[in-house]
Amino acid sequence: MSVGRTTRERIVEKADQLFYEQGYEHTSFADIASAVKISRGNFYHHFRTKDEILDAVIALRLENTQKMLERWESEGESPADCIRCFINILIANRTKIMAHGCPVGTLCAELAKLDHAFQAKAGKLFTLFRNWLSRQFKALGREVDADALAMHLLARSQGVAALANAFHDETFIREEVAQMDRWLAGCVAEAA
Amino acid sequence: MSVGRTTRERIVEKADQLFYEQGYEHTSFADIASAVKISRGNFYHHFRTKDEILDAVIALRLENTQKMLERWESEGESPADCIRCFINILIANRTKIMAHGCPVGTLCAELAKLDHAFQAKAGKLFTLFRNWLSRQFKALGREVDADALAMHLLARSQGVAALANAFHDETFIREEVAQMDRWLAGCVAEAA
DNA sequence: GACGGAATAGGACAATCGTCCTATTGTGCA
DNA sequence: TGCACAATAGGACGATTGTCCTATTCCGTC
Repeated sequence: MSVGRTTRERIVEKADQLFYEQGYEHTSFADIASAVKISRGNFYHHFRTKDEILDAVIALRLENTQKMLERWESEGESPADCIRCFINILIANRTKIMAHGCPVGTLCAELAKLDHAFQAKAGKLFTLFRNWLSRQFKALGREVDADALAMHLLARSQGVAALANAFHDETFIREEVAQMDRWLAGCVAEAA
Repeated sequence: MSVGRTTRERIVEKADQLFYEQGYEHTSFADIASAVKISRGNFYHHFRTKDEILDAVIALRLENTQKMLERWESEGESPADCIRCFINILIANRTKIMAHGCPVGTLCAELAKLDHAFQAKAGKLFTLFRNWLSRQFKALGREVDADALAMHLLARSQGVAALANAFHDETFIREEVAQMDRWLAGCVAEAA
């Protein structure tokens, strides 16, 4: 895993991982360089400031998220299936979520604390999910309140990730996911 | 505001505020000392390590939270009223939440990233809310699933805080709060 | 009024931070 | 082969970090 082709790609992938596990500010140039097994001088050749790495990491996450959403859409047979894919990432990534929270939510929260210029860029990760979910709910027949439903589901999963991280409770995740599935079924029924 | 009696109290209050606004790691000894208008030497006389300040801040938050919950319980006429008080902090603190997120959630998330020894201590803040909410739901007649309902509501409010912070959207907060109120009414009806 | 400890101030410490510079090596193109 | 440039290494920089030390001031108690 994480054996990118170019050195630059390997840096971004490691930075992505470390930013997720340790946070942006708590991860230093030295941390990333030693993880990629290159010198700091070499590192500086690829990224001149820490903001540049953050920018590349956010871009990578946007790209990967976009791909994931497209995959869900091509695999899922119905809009409801697609939404279920979203709900299920809580279970698929439960171990990492319990250890480090949601990658999107924790990054946005940290950048907000730092009052960082890239808050908006990181926020686009949320927007990606939001618009995609909104599209699914529209396809489901909920044109009027699609965006509200998308935001609601997004918030639910954020909350579950936050508490799962704080309590390290896998059962709680599964219960809430089951509840979200029932909620979704209710949405489908209402639309029909 | 924040004009504590002793110097130690003033330090803890300012640290509490700065940890919330800027995050724990991003707040330095110098930040707090200059905010309290004392020298770093004096600061060190009261707190020898950063962990000691964090410990005091968490203790202060636990104390204030406990008081707030007791106040809600004495003011609210019914368990449902008490739970509504909890839901309404999202609106009462909306400005700060949109700027810095939930004080409890963001602290726990940050300490998880740092793999900090006080993760469990900060988690007690969540436990305080959890047990209190659980008690309210029990008093409401939901003995069996009281804890699950408490966790569910806690997660909902965490998710709303996270997204409100990311999107700086006050309307979203109000919509979700209204929705939680309806959900609570449904809980009450189910119990009867 | 004298004394002792708390409170305060200011500076020093090593370590680490992000950043930058220079020197060397590797590599594709003329 | 020779040359230009990317890639890499290693060190140096000023600033900031948490921590610690010493000197001075304040204040309650004998």
